[in-house]
Amino acid sequence: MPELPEVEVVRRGLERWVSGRTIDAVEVRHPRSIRRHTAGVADFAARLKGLRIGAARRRGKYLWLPVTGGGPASQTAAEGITPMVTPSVTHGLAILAHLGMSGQLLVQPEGAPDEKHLRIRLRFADALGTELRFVDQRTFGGLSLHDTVPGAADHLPDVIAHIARDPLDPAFDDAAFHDALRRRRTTIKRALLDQTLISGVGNIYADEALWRSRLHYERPTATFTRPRTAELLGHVRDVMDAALAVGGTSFDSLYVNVNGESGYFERSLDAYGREDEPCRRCGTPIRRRPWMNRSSYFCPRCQRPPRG
DNA sequence: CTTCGATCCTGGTAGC
DNA sequence: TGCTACCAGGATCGAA
Repeated sequence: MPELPEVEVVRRGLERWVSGRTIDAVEVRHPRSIRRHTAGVADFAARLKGLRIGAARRRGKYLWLPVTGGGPASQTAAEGITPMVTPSVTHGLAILAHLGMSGQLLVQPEGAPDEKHLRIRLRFADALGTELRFVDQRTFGGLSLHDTVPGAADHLPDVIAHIARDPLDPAFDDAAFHDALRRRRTTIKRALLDQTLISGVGNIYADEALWRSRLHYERPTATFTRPRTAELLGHVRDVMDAALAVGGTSFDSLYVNVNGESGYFERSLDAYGREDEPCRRCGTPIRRRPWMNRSSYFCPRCQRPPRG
């Protein structure tokens, strides 16, 4: 499933194959794949027509494409409400994407056979002969259209302003993250998956970073010292960089694939999915424990549970 | 305010 | 063989 490294690979693919192009038509094959658009899928499609796509952006697991050429995304007209004030500043607009668990963004030749789970198709007003497809088996992901935060240089969509910066973002604040950990009354894996504290980390990379740090997933965050937080962040970055290095080698093709690269990195995982296989440090069989309706993988010897 | 569990979804597979 | 149960899990929402 796509976490930060896989999403970054997709972002690079979009930058290479989609940015700069103008949308000609949008075909919505499954309404659930359009999120938070109360005016409906027809309105979504109509608003996108004629917009030009800018530089592809990412924060954590979210991707967005700033677009220009249209009006504000607010749906007051569709709801029959007259705006009290006409905004004097220009609204930015962006197409926001989340891949969920099974989403893919594919750049395909026009006329290529439809994928079984094709949900949305974007055609472009040029002669390049390719189109953008959102394919998603489980429909946990989707696209949406939003105003951007006024003045934000990255055109951040307003609805993800609460998502924390990710650990590969140069503006990520390590000291602030440590302070937030100390304030929380929770455990470390919950904190790593809390996208308002640190974004881009999912179940796989959380388990991998904790294994590298020799930390049990239930260690209380309030016990963390500055060096321990620094070491953990270092391992989070290392494991993501390693995955990105593998996935990033294959993106420069027409086919922007999520599943392809994560399959490569799967062979390098030390904890996730390795139940009963020997720990690569000490040989003790890796354990799997039910946790939050999913699983945690850890080495019972290297990653001792906290007292109590 | 923080914390935590239920919910959404479908294909693959284990078990009977 | 055909059926049921379960598993994968990110983000959101509402309850405590």
